[in-house]
Amino acid sequence: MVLNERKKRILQIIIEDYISTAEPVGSRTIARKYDLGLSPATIRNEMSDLELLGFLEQPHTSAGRIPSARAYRFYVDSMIEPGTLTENDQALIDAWYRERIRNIDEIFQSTAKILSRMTKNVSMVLANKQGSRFFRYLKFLPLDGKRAILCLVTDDGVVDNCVIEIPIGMTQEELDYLSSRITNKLQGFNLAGITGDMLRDVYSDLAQDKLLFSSIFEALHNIGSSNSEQKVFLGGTRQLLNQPEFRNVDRIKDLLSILEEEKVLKDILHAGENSGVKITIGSENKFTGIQDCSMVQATYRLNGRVVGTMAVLGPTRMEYGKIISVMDYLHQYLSNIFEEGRK
Amino acid sequence: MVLNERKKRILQIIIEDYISTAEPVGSRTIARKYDLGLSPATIRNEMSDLELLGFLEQPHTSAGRIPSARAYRFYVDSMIEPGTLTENDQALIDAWYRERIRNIDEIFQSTAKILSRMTKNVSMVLANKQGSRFFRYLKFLPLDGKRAILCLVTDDGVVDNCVIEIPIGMTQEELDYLSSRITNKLQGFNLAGITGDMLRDVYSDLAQDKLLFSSIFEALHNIGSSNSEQKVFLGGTRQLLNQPEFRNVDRIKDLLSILEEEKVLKDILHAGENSGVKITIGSENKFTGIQDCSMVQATYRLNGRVVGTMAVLGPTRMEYGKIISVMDYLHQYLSNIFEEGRK
DNA sequence: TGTTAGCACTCCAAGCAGGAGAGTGCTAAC
DNA sequence: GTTAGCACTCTCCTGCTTGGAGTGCTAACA
Repeated sequence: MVLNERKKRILQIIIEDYISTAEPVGSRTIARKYDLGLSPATIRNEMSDLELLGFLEQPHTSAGRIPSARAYRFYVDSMIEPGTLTENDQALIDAWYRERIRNIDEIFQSTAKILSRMTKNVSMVLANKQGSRFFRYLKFLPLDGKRAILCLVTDDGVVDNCVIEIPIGMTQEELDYLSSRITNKLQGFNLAGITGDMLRDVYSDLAQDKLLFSSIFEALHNIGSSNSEQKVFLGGTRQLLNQPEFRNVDRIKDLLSILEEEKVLKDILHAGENSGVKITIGSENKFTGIQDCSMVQATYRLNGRVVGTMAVLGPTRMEYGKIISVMDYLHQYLSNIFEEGRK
Repeated sequence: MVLNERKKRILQIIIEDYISTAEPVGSRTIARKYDLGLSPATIRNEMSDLELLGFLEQPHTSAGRIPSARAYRFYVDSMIEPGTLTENDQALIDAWYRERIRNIDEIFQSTAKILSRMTKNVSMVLANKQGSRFFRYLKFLPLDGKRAILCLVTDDGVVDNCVIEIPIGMTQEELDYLSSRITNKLQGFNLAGITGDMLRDVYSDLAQDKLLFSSIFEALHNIGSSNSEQKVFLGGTRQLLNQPEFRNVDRIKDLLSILEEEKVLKDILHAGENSGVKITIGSENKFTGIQDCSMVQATYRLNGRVVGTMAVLGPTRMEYGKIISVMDYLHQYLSNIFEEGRK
């Protein structure tokens, strides 16, 4: 069961060659391309052993061999070195983010995009914003006689705004008074947990003004719910087109139809949320429809709480090493951003 | 050149049959499927005439015939009746928008999505926001010792915000003073046209404080440019997968690579901006890469100014009638939204 | 004169055979 | 333990054949 060094080396060559070419690898090819000092025949013997051990598979007798799920597992567990991103790649990521992060959704969306771009596979980012935002203060900015702008700042320093209707003739002073009352009352509360009763308690005038009350409540509710929900961001679905595994349109459609269902994606991502970096290879995956794919997933946390999960999904023949290092780097990057947001 | 009724009828049948089946239509099929009271031989004669006139083409001798670009043009110009959307479809669109319009970008994005969904083709929406926004006022909201939130309100009632760095120890009073000075100076100006010099003129203290000055200027510049730009929203690129014309992955890739280039899309959309509804069939289109496609495009205006353009792109074999009625309906819907936003 | 039946013709698609190429497994020799 | 040699297998490509679908033409019919 334990592989000697030569077998390991050959297995690694087969895996890496197959990852880059997507063609079954034959003994002759190995002898020619890699200087092992071994004849094809010897390599053949070793390959035969590796097949018996379950590391290699033959699509048909006279094709070369391809790595089995088990081989990838072995490769991932004990053959890839940590690896860091090239400076070039790092610079690319840095620049990418620098241009794009204006609000929290953009951070996730950008992460999904750059992740897929760098790994040449489909990426998914689950933003787990539930319960993450606490009321800090709100202000009303003037707009016109009938409407005002409600600006809500949460403790993570993110600002939301929403146009609300106000009673005609309401003055800015009244609005300012109202905002400080509301702020006093709601400060520190989780946005998602703000109820109509809490708002009604602010002061009796507000509760009686149906229009104002409901437009404020609705605004808070909208802001709260739009941000407290979990959201999945998909990136690079068109990368599928470049993978030989997806030469045929029907396979692409099958996979896309799964990716379209947000609920399924959430389930998939939640399943791997507990471990730090999780690699699922082929049928190790329990979800139907992606069992011939592999997935590399990383969860990021802030103060122990799960903030989000990112994953790369693609054919089992994927560049695990590269993907892991890209994710590592993104992980750091995001942590920094969130830490700063917190301050 | 003028077609008699029978020829017209046969041409229409061929076009509509081909649109729905994507298979060349033969004389026998027509005789069997549609009750014309004519034998295949007669129909054949008519088809032969239609081919001579340039309305039909044969992929090869023993296939049926398919409509030429000219046939589609004729069909579009004189055979499709205006047509209204089914109530079902209308309700679908209404519900779709009701759930989704929270900010201006979402309106465009949602339009692209529903448009592609209902027409089963790729959609493009060009949001032409250039020059549309004028400075109304700005406010600074407190955040922490080193940072504040810049809230900018434009005359269309849209609020943007941005976190800026401020000198340590700057008080809210100072910020308020600053904001009113800036507002006085910049009110009414087009966001895109605000220069560093204008801001420097506000008052000398500001010009001297490099940090504050540059962070405010950068914020204004970001907000201005991010919104004054024209933006293209794409919808339903994956609809391509369902079109038999795109069975082969390489064709999809070719088209997608064009759709990825925002500049090209803008050119394409601008080209049809002047007419109300424009239909471009096959090689009528001047842009390389989409010359075997058709495009239906509609431009929407507000007070004479072009606000945006939407288009559906797909194989020449598309349901022109349906597409036009969907667009009509969306057009009305958007007009209403924008009119209201204006008020 | 318009319509239709009949028939030869064309072309594609599918199925099959044969050869080339790639790769394997086995055996015997080093 | 390693390697050369060789027979074997399987896919892929090519060329060939055949059946089906559709056409165009001609002659007969109303």
